[in-house]
Amino acid sequence: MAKLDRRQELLAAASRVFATRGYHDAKVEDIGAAAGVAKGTVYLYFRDKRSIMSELVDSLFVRISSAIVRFDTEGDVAGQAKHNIRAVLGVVVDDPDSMRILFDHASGVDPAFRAKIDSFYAGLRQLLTESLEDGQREGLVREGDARLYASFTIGAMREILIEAGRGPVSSRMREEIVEALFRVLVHGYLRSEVSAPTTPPETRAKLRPRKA
Amino acid sequence: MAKLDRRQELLAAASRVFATRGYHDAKVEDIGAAAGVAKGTVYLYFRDKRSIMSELVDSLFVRISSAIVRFDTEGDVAGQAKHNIRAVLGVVVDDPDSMRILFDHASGVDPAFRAKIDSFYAGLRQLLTESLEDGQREGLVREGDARLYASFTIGAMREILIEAGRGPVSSRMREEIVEALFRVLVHGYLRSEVSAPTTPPETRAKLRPRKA
Amino acid sequence: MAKLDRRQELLAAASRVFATRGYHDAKVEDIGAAAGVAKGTVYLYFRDKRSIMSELVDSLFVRISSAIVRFDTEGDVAGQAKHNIRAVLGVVVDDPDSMRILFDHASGVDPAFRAKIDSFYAGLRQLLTESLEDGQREGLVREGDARLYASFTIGAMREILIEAGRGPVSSRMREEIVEALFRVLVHGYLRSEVSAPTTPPETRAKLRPRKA
Amino acid sequence: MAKLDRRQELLAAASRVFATRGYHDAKVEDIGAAAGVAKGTVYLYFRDKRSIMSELVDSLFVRISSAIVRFDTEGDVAGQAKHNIRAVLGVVVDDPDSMRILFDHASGVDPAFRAKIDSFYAGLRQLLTESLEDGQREGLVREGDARLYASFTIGAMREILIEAGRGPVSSRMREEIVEALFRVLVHGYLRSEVSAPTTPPETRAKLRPRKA
DNA sequence: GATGAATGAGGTTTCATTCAT
DNA sequence: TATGAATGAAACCTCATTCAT
Repeated sequence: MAKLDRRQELLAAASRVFATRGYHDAKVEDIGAAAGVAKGTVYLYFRDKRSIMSELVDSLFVRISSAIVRFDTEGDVAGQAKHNIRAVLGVVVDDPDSMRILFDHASGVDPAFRAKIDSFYAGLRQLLTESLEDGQREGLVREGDARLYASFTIGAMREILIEAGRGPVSSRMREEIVEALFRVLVHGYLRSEVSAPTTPPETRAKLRPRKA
Repeated sequence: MAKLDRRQELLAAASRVFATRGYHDAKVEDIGAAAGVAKGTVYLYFRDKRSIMSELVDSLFVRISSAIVRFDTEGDVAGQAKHNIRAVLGVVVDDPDSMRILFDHASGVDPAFRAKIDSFYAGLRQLLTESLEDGQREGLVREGDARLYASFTIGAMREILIEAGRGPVSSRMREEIVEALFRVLVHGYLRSEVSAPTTPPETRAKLRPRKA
Repeated sequence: MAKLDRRQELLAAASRVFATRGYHDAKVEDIGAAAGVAKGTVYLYFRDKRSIMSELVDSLFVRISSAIVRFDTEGDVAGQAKHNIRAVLGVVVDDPDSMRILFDHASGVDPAFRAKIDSFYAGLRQLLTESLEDGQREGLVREGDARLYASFTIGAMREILIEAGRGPVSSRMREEIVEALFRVLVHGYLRSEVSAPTTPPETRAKLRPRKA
Repeated sequence: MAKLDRRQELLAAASRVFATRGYHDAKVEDIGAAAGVAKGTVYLYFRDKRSIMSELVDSLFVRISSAIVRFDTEGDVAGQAKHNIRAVLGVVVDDPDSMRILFDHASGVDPAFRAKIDSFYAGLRQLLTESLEDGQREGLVREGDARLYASFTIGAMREILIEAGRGPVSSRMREEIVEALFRVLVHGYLRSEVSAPTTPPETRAKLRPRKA
């Protein structure tokens, strides 16, 4: 088999195995087996286990970065926003395994543990989904997929909490975060008129791809 | 020292060590040392290493769940929403270590690796923040902390992508996700009138604390 | 068992195993087994396999260095020379295993190989011994243990050859070595009057132990 | 390329690589590379790695053995002695790599370790050289290259110690060794009149080359 | 013949867990 | 209770050797 093909096969296999088992639980032998070769062969293509993971992460970063297009206010901004969402979503759908390596809750721990953590999130989502469905019946929450709204909210909070958890949080900062998050839930942050741009065509710049 | 105190001390120590080093990199001896006892002593209070982590996760779940209050449409809904956001945020601020165990990107892998993955997210956030700041100058993005908007968006997408990545995604589903996410970014999902509810009192549910 | 005792035991065991099997062929598990403990225990006392060897070499160097006494021309020089020979010999006899690690022909290779190399030396010694015995019968070689003379000569040549082999050897250097070695075989290099020194006492230095 | 030439080239390459890296540290691939061929090719000429080394040792043994000439009491004995010394020295000078394989201190261990052991010997030699130079100033040691005397003595002792270390050494044996070694250092073992033989020609044996 | 991809036995090292003191 | 010495399973990685091309 051609050297580069084998390398790609190994990366694909590794991505599968890392996603399934987590980094630590994935044995180099498993990766080899998933690609149909012996342990030693893996080391003909990669310096060590870590460098395989490293390469997967780098590659994913490149794919996401290059999928994203910087906004051009002249063009159809709503379309561009959707394009970007769609593009990033596409990367995942095309390669869910790599994605999970980076995005999963608790990507490093072993399967039994991930189950526990996943159930933590599932519980949270269930709880919030029900709440939102109640809200929809009451007319307090917009129509739409409540489950999606829940994921959305949990993810947003999670990311913000990670950031918040890194350093000390004054009570003033805390209140600002609360207000900001609330406002987003109520109004979003993209202006509605964005979806129907009125700027004269001749002033618009060209759509340009993101520089890597 | 009283048995329960020592147990709590060990949990606190473990939380610190897990947050700093990640689950795998945290040695049982480190946990003991952080609590000022020897390795063997840890096993007098916990069956094994995993059960320490397990307990930390459970405890965090309980604390978050009980911080959240189900909506009561009778009351000040906006206030309740903010209360919940504030409550969850409070859990983190009070115990950032436990939080990081559950919420960090790549919680299980070793420090060198976390750095890499963190930089992945940092890169993403930087990219998006700049974009949003551009948008603010153009009047396309609402005033406010662009960095926060970025974290918010990344988190939301991350969570949704995790969900999407679990199974096959038809192109129809994909487009629905794109539309829904976009709509949320533009309008939020809480109705603006939520903050001043007008629904008749008799249809409102009672405020009840979350069952654990 | 006391920690230091175990450490000494492990060093002794390692010395035995290294001497028997050679450095590479000696498995850490063998060393443990020779000391009656498991593999892992070895690592409680030494960072790694190499540091065990390193410590053995250092210790031997110290023992030999401190056994040697610098000459003092005041005293009985012959006695001092013999003392030093005796002292170094004593170190070996006391700890033949450590000694072999440093002194053996081909100390690193595996047993089968050492057998071959040893037979090389044995062949050489046999050859020379017979020659010298012939010489004794002819009156060309002094009375005494011919086998010892042979070992003596082979060792001397080996050491000199190692030195010579390190760099380029001009034909002039070569001839000097030949002459010098020959002269030593004929006259030795210690003056015979050494054994009964006559130098005036006031010019003699003090006997001082070797500095480590 | 002719089969035998390639074989010779490989032996030469192996000798270089073994001498530089030591037996264990020398990879078969290195040997191939040093000869300008691929790893697999080495196995077309040699059964395995060990047999390459084995052949080098055998070849060296043959070369040394055949360089040596048995003494003939009729001839110029001093000249013959020098001839033999010169011959063995010549083998080394012609092929220092092979020589080092057999003669080096600690030939099997890795480079870092050899450095340590070499410094052990260097230390010993330095110590002894200085001592002998002192002796020369005092008139106790014959004129000449003190460094050479030192190498000579260390080598001689080393060889004798190896022998001694193989079995138990009674205190009687020990004293005999001390006396013998001392005597050699003082008088050498070749009779001085050897250099000017007076035995009647008719009693002399024929000069015959050593049988391999 | 020549190559170099593939193999997998085998070695070093780590560390969760046990248990005698 | 507390300790920490001891254990040994398990994982990473190397490299001599094979063999299809």
